[in-house]
Amino acid sequence: MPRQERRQALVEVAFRQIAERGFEGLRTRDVANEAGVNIATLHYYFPTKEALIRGVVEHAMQRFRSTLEPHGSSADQVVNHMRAVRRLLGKEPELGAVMAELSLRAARDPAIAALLEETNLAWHRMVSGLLRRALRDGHLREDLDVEAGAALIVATLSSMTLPVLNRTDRMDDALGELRRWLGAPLPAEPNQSLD
Amino acid sequence: MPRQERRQALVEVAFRQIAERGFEGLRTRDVANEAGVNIATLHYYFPTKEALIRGVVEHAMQRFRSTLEPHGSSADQVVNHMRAVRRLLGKEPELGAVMAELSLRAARDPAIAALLEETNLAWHRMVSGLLRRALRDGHLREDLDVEAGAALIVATLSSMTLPVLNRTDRMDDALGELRRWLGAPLPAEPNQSLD
Amino acid sequence: MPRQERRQALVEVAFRQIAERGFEGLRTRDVANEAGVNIATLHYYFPTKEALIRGVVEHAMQRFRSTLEPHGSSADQVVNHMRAVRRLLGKEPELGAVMAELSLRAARDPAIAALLEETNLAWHRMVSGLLRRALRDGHLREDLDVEAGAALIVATLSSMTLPVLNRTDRMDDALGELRRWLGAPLPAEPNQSLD
Amino acid sequence: MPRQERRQALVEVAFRQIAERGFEGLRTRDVANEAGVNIATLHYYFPTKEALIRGVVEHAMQRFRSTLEPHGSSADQVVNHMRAVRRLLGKEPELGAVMAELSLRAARDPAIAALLEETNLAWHRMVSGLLRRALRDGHLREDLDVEAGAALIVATLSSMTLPVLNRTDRMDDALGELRRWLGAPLPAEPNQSLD
DNA sequence: AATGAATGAGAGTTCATTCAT
DNA sequence: AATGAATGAACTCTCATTCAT
Repeated sequence: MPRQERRQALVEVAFRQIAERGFEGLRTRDVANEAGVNIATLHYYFPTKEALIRGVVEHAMQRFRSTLEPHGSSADQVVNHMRAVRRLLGKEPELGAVMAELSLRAARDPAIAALLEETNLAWHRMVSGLLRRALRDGHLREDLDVEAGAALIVATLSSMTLPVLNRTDRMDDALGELRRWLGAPLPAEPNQSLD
Repeated sequence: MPRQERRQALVEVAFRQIAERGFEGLRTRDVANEAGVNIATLHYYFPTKEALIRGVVEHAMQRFRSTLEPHGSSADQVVNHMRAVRRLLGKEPELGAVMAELSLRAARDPAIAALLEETNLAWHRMVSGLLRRALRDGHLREDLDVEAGAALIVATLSSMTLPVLNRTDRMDDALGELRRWLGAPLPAEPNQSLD
Repeated sequence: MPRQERRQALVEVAFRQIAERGFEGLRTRDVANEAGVNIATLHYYFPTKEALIRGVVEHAMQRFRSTLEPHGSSADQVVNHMRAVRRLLGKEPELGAVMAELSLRAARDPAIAALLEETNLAWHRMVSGLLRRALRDGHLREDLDVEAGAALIVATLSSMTLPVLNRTDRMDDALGELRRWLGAPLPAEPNQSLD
Repeated sequence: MPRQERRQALVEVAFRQIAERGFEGLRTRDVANEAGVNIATLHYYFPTKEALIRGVVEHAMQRFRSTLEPHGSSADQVVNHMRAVRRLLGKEPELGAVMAELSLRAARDPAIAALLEETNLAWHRMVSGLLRRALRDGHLREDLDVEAGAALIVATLSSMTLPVLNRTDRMDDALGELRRWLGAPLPAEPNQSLD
């Protein structure tokens, strides 16, 4: 199998394992088995377990960033974004689980911390950009503090990565309230779960 | 040393270890050493590692619940509560780290899930109770959805347990915005970080 | 089994393994098996393989040094010493093999180099001391260079640790010639192999 | 690259690796890398690691034998030979290291033992030949035992292959004493280190 | 109540070797 | 003639757990 394909396959298996069992339960042998290769083959592609984990981190970051692109009119983009992230985390809870695992690991691993902060900063900037534009176009409450609002949105959305602590059903209420607080209109394509 | 005291000492060491290194890095031997006893002694008090972890869970839950008691007038209680939790997580980041670790582990461990859900439910009820009373007393925006507001507050506060993903500095802005959105007054004892 | 006894037992097994198979063939599992304990038990006494090897080095040094004590009158001590070392290496070829292995390893391991040099220096000093006394007492050729003679004796004896390269049968001739060169008398207890 | 050249290149790399790290540290992959070829290519030329080692043994034997040719008058040949070997081992310690490694391995590998014994025998014969001729020509002490003398010379010289155990500085003294013992004159080209 | 000694199971990693291309 | 990919077997080391004392 071509080099990049096999690497990718191994990373995806490891990603899923972390989502299911946490870093605590990540075993290189299991990853190799599930990918259908010998453990020595895994080490042929990733010299150490840490190298494999770095691969997973990059994979997760890229997967998350790819959902950050805004859609719709400036009036709808903010709500569309909240909706998109909520959908993503609802449909692919693995991604949320891995992001939360990485967040915890970041406290002990500066390399992960750096990557995570970078991603997080990009996210925050994107959201505050959306808020600023919508505010300028008169779609939001006039007295809104853009930075604080972005922080609130990012915090609320990222809290969804913690299972149990924040159940999805309640989160829909919270996001609806958040929308109302923004003074934002319901987007064209209605979505009950946001209101 | 009396039985309960020794148990408590072991649990506290384990609690700290989890905060520092995650479940991933929890070693019974390290716990025993740091508590100044033999590994076999640890197993005398906690037959298995899981038993020790259950002890930690109970310890964490109790430690968290003890900060939930409301203070001040009905007008201030909501903001005081947000402030109290933010302070707690700022001053004792260990507790937040352990809560997040437990939250992730809950996805694989029904026993932890149950305990966590119970605590979370209690928290949510407490916050919605505060909101309801403050609303009745005319301290909040009249059109506030109590349940949704409570969910939003709990989500925002609990997102602070994820290091890096949500930096404390930004969170202060977010909490200030949250307060303004509630239409709540600043409590008597002023606190810049909440506005 | 008491701590020191078990440590000693493990070291002795490792010593024998090195003699038989070289460092190349030293396996912690084999050492543990032959000592009748689990591999984890070996690591209970010696945290790493290197620690075990250090134990072997000390054991070998001590075992060698214990044969360095001189015996007999000043006239006989030199020849008695050569005879004693030759006998030791003939009877316990393991010790010679391990010494040679250590000598090679010393080129890569400063810790071993230091220990070996120390032992070697002690040996050289002892031999030159014997030569000096015998010379003073008129038992040797008058024009003997004590230091050079000691170096020659030590070199010849230590060459016996290299199997094949120097077969024992030829070495007896060489040692006999060495004795004659020294002008030393045959010791009371006659020994054909030295003359 | 021509077949024989590539084989030779691989053998030389392996030779150097053994000198530097011992058999203990010989890795076919490292040899291949340092020779600039793929590991599979190495196995194309040497089907097994053992085959490569046999190549190294032959290489070492040949390299050593090529220094055995006597030079100078019959009076000087013995001392010239000692000098030549001492120089060789001083200038190319690799060769000594590999010879010692092989000597130890010979105890476990009959094939190596045979080759080494053959070389050793040739060496011994050559030295005793030199001694016999010099004795006949009246250049040496008349009562010299030729065989024993040869054994002593070979032993002393070969002890130089053991690093640390016999430091080169002391060996010069020993060789000088050896020369005096033989009653041999200093060769025309004076060399302080031998006297 | 407490411990030193011991272990089974399994972790990550290494390495000589093979094979299709 | 040469290689990238793959592997089985084995290696050192770790860890929760047990047990006699």
